[in-house]
Amino acid sequence: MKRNTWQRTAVREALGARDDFVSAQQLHASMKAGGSPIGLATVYRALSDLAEEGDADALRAGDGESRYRACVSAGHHHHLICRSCGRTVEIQADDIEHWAAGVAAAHGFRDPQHVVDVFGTCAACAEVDGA
Amino acid sequence: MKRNTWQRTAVREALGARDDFVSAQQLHASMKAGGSPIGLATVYRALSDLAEEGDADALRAGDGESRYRACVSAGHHHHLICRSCGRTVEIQADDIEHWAAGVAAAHGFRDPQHVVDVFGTCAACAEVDGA
DNA sequence: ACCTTGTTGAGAACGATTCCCGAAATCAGG
DNA sequence: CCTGATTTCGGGAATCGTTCTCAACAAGGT
Ligand SMILES: [Zn+2]
Ligand SMILES: [Zn+2]
Ligand SMILES: [Zn+2]
Ligand SMILES: [Zn+2]
Repeated sequence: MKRNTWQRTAVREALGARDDFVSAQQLHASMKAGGSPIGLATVYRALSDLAEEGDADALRAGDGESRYRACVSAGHHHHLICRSCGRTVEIQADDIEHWAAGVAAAHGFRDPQHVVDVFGTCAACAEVDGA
Repeated sequence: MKRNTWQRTAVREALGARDDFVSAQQLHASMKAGGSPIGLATVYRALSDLAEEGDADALRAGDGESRYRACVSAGHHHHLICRSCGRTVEIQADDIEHWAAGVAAAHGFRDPQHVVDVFGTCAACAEVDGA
């Protein structure tokens, strides 16, 4: 049975307080900085639980580090992420879902899953760079 | 200037001899097994060069390991990958390209890139599981 | 052949994540 | 409110993929 500990709640809240993707280590550091005595391993466990339950989005960045973000919209969706500041927009596109399912089916693949992420430089960051 | 060493050629050929995604370590092991004295670091370097030049596809799996595959079709494309045996189908879908570009533009994001991969269990593997 | 300079490779270093395991906490049941 | 069974915690060690270091080496131009 799954128990409710203040640690899990704390991670959930700490993650919810941010609106961009953070790594487990970053989150742990900021929680510690805020006075919480929570352990790093626990943050890892809580985050992977949240991701499994669909309450958080997981994202594997190019540097081999997993980043997490509290889910804003319910249900399946994708992300448009600023590669510079991490600002994130949630995207829902049924076309993509159908396309992915269709591609899998067309080649006889079962239980299709898909990874769809769009990266770019957001307007704010583009301005800073250009300035 | 970029030099041509037998090591780079060997990696290119070893990768081309396979038709699924392999990790740097797997490729290194199989090259060693085949009698090559090539070093692990060199395989890593060669693979990341190949990926940069667009001669190989790179893919970050869920376990945090990078896998590579010789590019069959030229130009930009995506993959449909069997999560069990690694069998891979290259996919080209202009719809997706347009959609990704459109999503980025609609939110003011510049220099869009995207990650689009579809995973599933191929017919052969589904049969084995079911049997 | 000779020199310049990019490349190699063994092992050390690194960094993110997971494992270990004794201690502490949760919660159902009494 | 106790109690006991069982889960979770957490600090540090272990793991594991990848990158770095640096002395020896080799590709190519002249
Ligand atoms: Zn930005
Ligand atoms: Zn989707
Ligand atoms: Zn398969
Ligand atoms: Zn594409």
